[in-house]
Amino acid sequence: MRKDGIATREKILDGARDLVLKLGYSGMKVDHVLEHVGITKGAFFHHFKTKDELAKALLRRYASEDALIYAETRAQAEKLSDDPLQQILIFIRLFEDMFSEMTEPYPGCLLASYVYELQQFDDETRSLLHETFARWRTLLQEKFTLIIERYPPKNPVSASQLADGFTVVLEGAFILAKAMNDARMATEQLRLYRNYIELLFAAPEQMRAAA
Amino acid sequence: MRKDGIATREKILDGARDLVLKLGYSGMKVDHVLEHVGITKGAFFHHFKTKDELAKALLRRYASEDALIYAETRAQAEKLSDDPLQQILIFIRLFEDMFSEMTEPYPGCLLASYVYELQQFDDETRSLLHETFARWRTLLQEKFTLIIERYPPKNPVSASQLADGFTVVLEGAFILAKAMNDARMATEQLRLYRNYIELLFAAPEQMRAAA
DNA sequence: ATATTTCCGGACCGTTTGGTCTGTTTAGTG
DNA sequence: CACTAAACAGACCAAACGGTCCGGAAATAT
Repeated sequence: MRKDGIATREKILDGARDLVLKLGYSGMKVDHVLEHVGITKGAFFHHFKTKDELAKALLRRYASEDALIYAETRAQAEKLSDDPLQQILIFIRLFEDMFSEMTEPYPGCLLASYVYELQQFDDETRSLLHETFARWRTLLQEKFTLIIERYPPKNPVSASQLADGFTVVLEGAFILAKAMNDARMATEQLRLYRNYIELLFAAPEQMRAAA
Repeated sequence: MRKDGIATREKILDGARDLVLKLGYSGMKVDHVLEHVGITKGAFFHHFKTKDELAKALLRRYASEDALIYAETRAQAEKLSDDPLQQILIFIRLFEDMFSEMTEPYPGCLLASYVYELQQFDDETRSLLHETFARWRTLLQEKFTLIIERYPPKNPVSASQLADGFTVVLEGAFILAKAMNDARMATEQLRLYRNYIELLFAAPEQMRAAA
């Protein structure tokens, strides 16, 4: 086995992510990572000065990976329709499809894992969490702003609340999926969320049942 | 200060709950509890053989406390209306009111905290988590079953999914509330969930904007 | 009043844990 | 090939941690 610095660094990050989602950050000990990845202390602390530095790197990596998925899915939705409402509905459905193929519960969201140990982390990490969630909000908020202008909602709602709703449903579904060991939870709850958007903005005349 | 066994035991449980919600279970060290509660190791391990036993006691306590709140709120809703749909809507609104008075984000759900460290716990604790969430589902599922029979939903939905939706929104809102430091998150997202139920079951003619 | 049990303080202990240090191997470079 | 720097292995360490133990104080029973 050849020595490849960036490769082992990636392996550490991947392994640590898996373990954090299973055990929480404090529950994940560095020795666990060493065993899981198949390296030694020397290798680990060569790539990360401290465990907390790994935590930050993990967070940044997850946030950027996730931003990529969001951006790609959004681009895909925008390619399939010019209407902002349809774009959102497609966007949600694409996420449904992502989770529908899974056979076991989604391992969870790293950010949520951090949130429930929030006081463990320093200000930098906390603001990084804040910014990431804020970015997710902004992404969908823009669409919902357009939608609200074009289609009068049946209830008084704000674009930011609807945008947060997506994240809320996802995060909540992840928790219930793990607790109930139900892999379909995320797909089902996203479908309910999509139904809500449909009902909220659909013209009273043309209300039709969704597939 | 007099010696009161059950009182200190309660103080330990209360303090531990606060700390778990801030630091996670693994992040909460027993020394933290000792300092936070103002006792010593002797007192702690007199009431709890191990830290894991505290974890289980904590879980049982939280689950029963929560079951009480659910039952009371449900009873209150049933007192205010005979119609299952109205009962659910009142039920949700009562929860909205509970969180609306808070000035800082709800500290979170202990069960969710456990879920993100699930592999830390033994089978007994895990099944306890499972049962508790299942109980919450059943509670609302009964109502939604009646509602679906009486009012044709505009989309094909199952009672259990709608019931899970409530928990999903709550759990997701707690996470976002902490991450964004927004105390109104839970209230706002519950309102969206209530709007969804209204739109889903409202007769097309009598659809009116909610307050 | 005495005995007994519960409750608790705090020193102590073995293990775990994050992190260090030294030496060795591998990859790149002239 | 010689040299350098990055990439590791693994023994080692100090602090933190969960848990034990025993003495004593406070409540309760007799």
